[in-house]
Amino acid sequence: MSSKEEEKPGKKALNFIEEIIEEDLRTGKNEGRVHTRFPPEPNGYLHIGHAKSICLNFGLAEKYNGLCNLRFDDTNPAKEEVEYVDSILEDVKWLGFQWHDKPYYASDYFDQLYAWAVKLILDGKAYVDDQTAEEIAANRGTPTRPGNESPFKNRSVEENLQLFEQMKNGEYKDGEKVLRAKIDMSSPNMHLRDPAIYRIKHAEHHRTGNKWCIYPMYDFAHGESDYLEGITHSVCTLEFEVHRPLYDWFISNLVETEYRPRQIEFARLNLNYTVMSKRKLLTLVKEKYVNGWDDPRMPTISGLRRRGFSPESIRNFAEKVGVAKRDNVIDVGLLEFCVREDLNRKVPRVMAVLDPLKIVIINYPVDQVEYLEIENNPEDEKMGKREMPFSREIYIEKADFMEDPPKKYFRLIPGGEVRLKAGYIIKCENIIKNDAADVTEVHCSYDPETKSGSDSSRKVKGTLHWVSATHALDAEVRLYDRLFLNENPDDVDEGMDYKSNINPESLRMVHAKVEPGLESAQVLDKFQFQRLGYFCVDMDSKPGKLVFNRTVTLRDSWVKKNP
RNA sequence: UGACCCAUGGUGUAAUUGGCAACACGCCAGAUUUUGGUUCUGGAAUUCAAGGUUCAAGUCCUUGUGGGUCAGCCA
Repeated sequence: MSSKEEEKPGKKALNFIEEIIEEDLRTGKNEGRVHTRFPPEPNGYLHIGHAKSICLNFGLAEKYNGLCNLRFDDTNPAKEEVEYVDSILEDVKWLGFQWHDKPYYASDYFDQLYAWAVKLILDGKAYVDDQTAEEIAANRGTPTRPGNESPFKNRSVEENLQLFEQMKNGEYKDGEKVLRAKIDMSSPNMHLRDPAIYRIKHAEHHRTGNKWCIYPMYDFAHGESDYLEGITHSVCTLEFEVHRPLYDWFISNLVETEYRPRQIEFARLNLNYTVMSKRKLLTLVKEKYVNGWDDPRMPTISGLRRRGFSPESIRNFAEKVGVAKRDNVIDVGLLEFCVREDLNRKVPRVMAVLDPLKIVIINYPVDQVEYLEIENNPEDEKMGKREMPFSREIYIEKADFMEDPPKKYFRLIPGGEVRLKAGYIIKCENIIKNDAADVTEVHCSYDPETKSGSDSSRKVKGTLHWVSATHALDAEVRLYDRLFLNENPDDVDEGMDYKSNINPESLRMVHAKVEPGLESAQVLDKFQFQRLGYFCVDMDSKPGKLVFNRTVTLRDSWVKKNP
């Protein structure tokens, strides 16, 4: 080992947010407190991109002995539902994070926010505008041209106060009036051109019911909520970078303390072969391209959970993708690597045949059954052993027999030998075909001297998985593939959209034969189907009617070379 | 002809803050293997461009180029 390596014992590089935090800690900012928050809007299910943000925010709090709030950003009753609140709570918990205290809600601050809006009016920093949404948009100008002042900008404080009160009391219809901050219509930053802070919405809110018919806008609610909760580092995605001056403006004009939460932006996660926007995911659900938010093909946390991903694998993935400010597209291969890595050492191996071909062992006694001992996980001796019934008729994969094999194919071929995992070496003696010349059965002989564990010196190149035909259980297995054909689902021809890129074969169902020990498998139990991949018991599974989802295949250097 | 942000192997992220460009995934080759898995060994592949400062630039300066965000009464 070089001296250089000894100097830095495994010290991991900091990401830019950790650097900011450590600098704040060094200078004694916020009395050394670190308090983050994860602020989802309950208008959809959480996805893997949110998982990155959850891991970041909760991880930062953990690392610096701080706190992390879970706060629902529920300021738009038109889009928000308790179903989403419940799923978010469940997903964050499942990922393994503990929020500080209790779930927080921006809606808990509606009274305070209203009072602050009144304060802005009193200070001459906000006004009620009667213009329509279209007029306001037209007068906002463009990024390269300044906007025009609203004709209502110079109303008196008294009039504004009265109008705002009337808005609150329900005297106007949706869109009739809006409260705007008085900032700068010619600012090069569009967000500073008198942004709306309160709008009228006669809608029932999932928590405040019909108490309010006016609701604060995101910009007015978010930073203030951070302030009220004592957040020190308010981490959000890049598109809010332009909002930061407004975030700071509100707090500066509302309170006089020295304490200020600081907004920091990072690049959101993008994954290839999938979509991540809530709007698109909602469409896939609503238009039935998938079977719900938790469809195992969805990049949602609930979808990944049902697919068989472990929380650890997702947290590890979030760690591996890193945190920075440049746009990125992560290869799903990395996500797949993370599950395999985790499941490889944790889950038991089991035998399942997805596409059965019957093998008759012609020199094996007709009614004999013997129980073969097999390890549950070669990576972990502590996981023990189990017994599997072996008999005269067994199933192997159709793909494990070829009459006319390519070079380097070392599975079963006419006259050839293979080992049955944990069992005997068998030799192909005879092939049975139907009228269509399909192979329907293969007759083999076995060598009783080669039982697994005996010190037979015979070696064969191939080892196959198998199940005893009379003992095997039937199971439905759902084989998933990527939801989209194109690496970038939005890469489409004129007039088409991402839906035209959906992979028609993203779900394939097969009837499999699995080893009898699987009878008692419970929903969400995970296994490695020997030589095939990792599988998970689906929630549709019932005693007597097993259903498995394929989480991911094993790496396969054979198909890679022989596509 | 605006403001702001970003640019390092195929992908993502580092580089002790001006000192030998590395880590992970992927890819290729080999070894091991009763999973064509796992594990192990080796290999190919990187600083957007041009100038400047400096003994020394991925890092600092200038000018370009390319990409992204912003014109909801969404978040």
